[in-house]
Amino acid sequence: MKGRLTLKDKRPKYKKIIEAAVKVIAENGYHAAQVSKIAKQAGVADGTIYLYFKNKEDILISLFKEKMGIHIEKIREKLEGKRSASEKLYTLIESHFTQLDQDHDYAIVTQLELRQTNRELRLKINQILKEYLDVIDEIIEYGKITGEFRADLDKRLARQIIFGTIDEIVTTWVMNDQKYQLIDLVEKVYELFMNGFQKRDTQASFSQTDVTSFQQ
Amino acid sequence: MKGRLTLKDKRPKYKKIIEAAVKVIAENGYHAAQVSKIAKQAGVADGTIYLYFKNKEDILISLFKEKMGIHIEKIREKLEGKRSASEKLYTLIESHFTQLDQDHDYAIVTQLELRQTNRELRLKINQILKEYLDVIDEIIEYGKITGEFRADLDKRLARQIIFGTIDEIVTTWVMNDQKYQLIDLVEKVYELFMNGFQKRDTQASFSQTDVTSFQQ
Amino acid sequence: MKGRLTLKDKRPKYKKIIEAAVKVIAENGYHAAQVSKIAKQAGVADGTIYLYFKNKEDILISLFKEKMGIHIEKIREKLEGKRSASEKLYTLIESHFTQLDQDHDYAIVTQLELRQTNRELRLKINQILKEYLDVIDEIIEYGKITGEFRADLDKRLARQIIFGTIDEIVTTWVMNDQKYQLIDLVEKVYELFMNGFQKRDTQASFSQTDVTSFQQ
Amino acid sequence: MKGRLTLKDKRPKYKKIIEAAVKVIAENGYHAAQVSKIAKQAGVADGTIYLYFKNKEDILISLFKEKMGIHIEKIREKLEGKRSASEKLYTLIESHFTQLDQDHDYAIVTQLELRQTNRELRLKINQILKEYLDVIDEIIEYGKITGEFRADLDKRLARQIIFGTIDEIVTTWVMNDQKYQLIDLVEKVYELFMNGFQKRDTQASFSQTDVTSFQQ
DNA sequence: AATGAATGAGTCTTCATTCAT
DNA sequence: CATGAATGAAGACTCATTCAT
Repeated sequence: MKGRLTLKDKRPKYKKIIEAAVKVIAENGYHAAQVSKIAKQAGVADGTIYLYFKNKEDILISLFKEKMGIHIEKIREKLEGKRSASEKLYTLIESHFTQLDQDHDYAIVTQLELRQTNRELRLKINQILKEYLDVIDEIIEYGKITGEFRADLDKRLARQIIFGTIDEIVTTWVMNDQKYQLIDLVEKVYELFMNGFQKRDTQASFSQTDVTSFQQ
Repeated sequence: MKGRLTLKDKRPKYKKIIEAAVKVIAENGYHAAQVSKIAKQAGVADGTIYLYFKNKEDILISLFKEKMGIHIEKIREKLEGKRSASEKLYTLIESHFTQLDQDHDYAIVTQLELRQTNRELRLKINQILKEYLDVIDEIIEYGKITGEFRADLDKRLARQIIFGTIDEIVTTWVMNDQKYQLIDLVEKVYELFMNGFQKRDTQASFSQTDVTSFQQ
Repeated sequence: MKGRLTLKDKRPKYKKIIEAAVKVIAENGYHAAQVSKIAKQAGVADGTIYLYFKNKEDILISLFKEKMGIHIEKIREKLEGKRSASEKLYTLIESHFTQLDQDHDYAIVTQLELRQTNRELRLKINQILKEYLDVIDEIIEYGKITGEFRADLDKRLARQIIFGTIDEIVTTWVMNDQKYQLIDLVEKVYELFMNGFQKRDTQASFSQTDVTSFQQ
Repeated sequence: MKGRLTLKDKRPKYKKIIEAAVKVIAENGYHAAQVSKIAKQAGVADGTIYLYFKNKEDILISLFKEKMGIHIEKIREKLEGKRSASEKLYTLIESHFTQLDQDHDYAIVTQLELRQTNRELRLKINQILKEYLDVIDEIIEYGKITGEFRADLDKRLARQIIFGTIDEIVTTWVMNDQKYQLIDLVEKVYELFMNGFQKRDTQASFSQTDVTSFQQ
């Protein structure tokens, strides 16, 4: 297929540097992750970093943009197949947890290290995050259209509940040295969200079939 | 005498340094908040700082401990007067938002700057935060006892929803330069939480079976 | 065939690189004139520079040697036609000012940027300059032979006055952003030099007393 | 006496750093004169440099300003006692050469290293030099008033001859490793300047004998 | 002859902390 | 208790030069 080239196909050094950065930052923390350490881990010279990235901050931004881009792409693909907002919400939570469950180093970087940066950088990170928050918004909108969610549900607030909660859950998990499986929490989180968002008087139609049908 | 002495009663320099730190960090950001700047703002010599604090990190820890202590004390006082879990939950949200609404500098420090620190410091911050999370836990427990909240409500998850959400809301508010009033959001947030946590005695058609059926 | 080949005749890339260097150095200053910038301006690859020049210093040396060679050649041609030392001196000054008046970029390079180099390079530059100083020396010698200049005129000192003065004049002019015409100064400079160098057959009035009185 | 405190009286570290800088720069060249080397030579910590100087450039500027200030002060004192422009001119040349003769390291710094700097710095250096050029200008003006110098003498040109020449002489001397005594050149230089600047129609009494009589 | 991606050595500056007064 | 001058460790980034193609 001739889509956009992914990290794997082109710019091998770019990819290697990003992967090295994730590892070195996860292991040492952002401030102790010297450029020279990242270069060594990537198997390139210090100067080579600067052929691909403007500066150290740019590595972090690019790393997050790259990973988040892939993450969003995957989620959007999965969401397309789902016909109900509830299924979509379930898929989002599951994808979010799965991705971080599968890449512990990246989880550390995104939950802890990425935040140890100045306000300016945080704003750039937020811009990237915006696209993800849009996906959440779309699910909420969809749920209101299909009638699955209460018509008076505040979109921004619902989004903050969803993102705030799963982010807090992941951070707690990372802080606890990732001792348990994030993926095990999907069901409960989903259920609580649904409880809060659903129409109250019309919950008769949420048939057993509907619910189970989207379970893998 | 009424319990432990507060910031106001003793050690005027200690108090001045903490207040100076909040101001300087809020205005300059954590990394640009040099000890000398804090000393200048507090009207003391650089060296004096070290008579009251072990090191720069200790200022931050103490600042958070001090402020959070007062915050928790206030909340506990208010909560005592409330007889229902729902009232307690409402009071918690209201107190949380009110405190930060009233001290913008501290809001910046706690939501943005305090997080720009290394893992070690974050762990210490979490220990302090623990006491606040305990308050949340107690409300949840209480609600389950009174029957206001579902018996099968996962305490940790509920706490993460509550804290994750209000934290995300405050952060968004700070990032948006605190343009609106946090306090105006209390009602809606409270309702959504209640929606999710409440016993579903009016949820005739959403049978208990339905809900559990798709849990693993 | 007419002597050594000039810049115009052969090695077009060599010529292009030198001209590019003059332009880039004049516009950016010596230290901001990266080899890659010069290569880009010359329309060649970075590596190509090293097929024509040993290193960056060598570009500067070659540039100066090349330009100074042409300058000296022109002056010698003009001087051949002059029969008196005074005419020769006038011609030298005029040529010096004219050349720099006509190539502002080169004037900046030679008066300001070429001097921002280390001692070693300065010695090499002085070696090239030596040939030019020889031309001055020859004029002074000639003037002493024809009797136009005082027999006791110190050759080295006279040369230092001539070169030191015109160099200072050009530097001042460059520093003042070349706002005026150098060529307009030729007459006055020439006259002052002649005043100082000429035989004084009419110097009766400077009494012994005057001279000795201010010696310590 | 309670005049302004000189380098010797106050700020011993400031003075030590400047003297160390002169030595280290003279021995290593400006670009090889690392701040750490200067600090070591001065017997202070690297960071101490920055309590007294804004940055490395500022050391150079301050060094020149300090030394030039002292130099100008001395010259002005000596000039006050002189009643004729010729005496003043003689004194200026003598002072200039004497100062540099007595401090070879400073001579290297001022003639070679101070010039290895970018345009911006050169402009700052020129501002400091301006005060010295003013002294020269005053002598020329004075000579025109007393009638010692030609009324039509161009002030700027005369100043450029004086400064350009003595600067060129000193640079040549430094480049030749200061093998001879600068002070020995004073008489001849003075004589040549006078020759060029004097009124011509009144020079009847300046006999050849007169001129040579005060040469050593 | 020409390219240009890759290399890696080298240094100024900041700022938390100390300690003599 | 209080001061503030002095300390010194630590690292991102540039750019002249090389060499495989």
